[in-house]
Amino acid sequence: MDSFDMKIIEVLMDNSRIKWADLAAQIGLSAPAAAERVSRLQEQGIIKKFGALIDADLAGCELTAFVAVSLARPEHRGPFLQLMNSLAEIQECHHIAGEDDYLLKIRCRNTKDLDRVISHEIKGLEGIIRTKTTIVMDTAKETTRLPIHKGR
Amino acid sequence: MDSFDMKIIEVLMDNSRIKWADLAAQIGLSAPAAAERVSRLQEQGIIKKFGALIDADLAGCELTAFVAVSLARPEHRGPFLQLMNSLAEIQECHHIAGEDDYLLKIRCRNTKDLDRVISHEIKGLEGIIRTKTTIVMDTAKETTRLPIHKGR
DNA sequence: TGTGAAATAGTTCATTT
DNA sequence: AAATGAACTATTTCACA
Repeated sequence: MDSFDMKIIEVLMDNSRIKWADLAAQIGLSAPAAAERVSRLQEQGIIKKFGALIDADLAGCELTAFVAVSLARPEHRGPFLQLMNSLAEIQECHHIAGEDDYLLKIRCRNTKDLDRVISHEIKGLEGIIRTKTTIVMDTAKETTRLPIHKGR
Repeated sequence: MDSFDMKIIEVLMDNSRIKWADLAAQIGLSAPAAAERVSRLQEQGIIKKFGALIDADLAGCELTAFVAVSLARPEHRGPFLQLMNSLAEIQECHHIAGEDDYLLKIRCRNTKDLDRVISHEIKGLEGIIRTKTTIVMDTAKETTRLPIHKGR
């Protein structure tokens, strides 16, 4: 990943529908050269996908919560992760260091909906020792941008 | 937001570089009609932006952490939020209910880099009572998809 | 709001440097 | 690896429903 690729990523993180000619002009390359670099970045997996970022509130997801989960034993992980992947409300699932095992980011309609996800879906599984829920009252910043480094 | 808009959002969340003609075919509309609906969704703020999703690890951000922050008094919020917005490493900043005031999602290069952000940048501010850091060891799921409801 | 056709604009590919 | 230009596609605009 050279400095052209870094510039391409910078631009595409903010505007993935840009025309190749315009992207090329911004980075100082011809359109075909820019287009080829973008496909290469996709093949390498550096660009995972191009997606629309939707306003959660306006799309009817007015509640955001973080839920820490503790599992009884390692063999409960498989079914737990399978459930996480199947639930649309689970936006993120991180295996964490510390007191608890997993930290989830959940987006749903309202508190009743959150109760369904936590009390029925998640706690319905075997091996869930406890959950600790943190309600988000306001989101001051939320971005998919990353500080891009030289990579590998 | 009618059912055409919901389908459009569904498709665009996964592939924002789709040709309008192909999007139109998927939802059963003509290309100009689809393109017009997309601009309307952007004007309404439902589509916030089109962006590339970058693999954090491959882009050199190998460390993810969640940091809970407590502020001494409400007047410390302004400078704190200003700092959050200025730091590229802060991907998310949520005002939360409970023991702490804010929950941050931080993406950076390594533990040394995290130390710089927390110990120097954040704790360098006045009014920071304490921070509690949770290191992410593995991310099992991370998506920008949302369960789309009827909206408003 | 939607459609279809014409005009405009962008992308891709073969070739050259 | 990248630029160029021609052939091929896609998008946008506009008249009309």
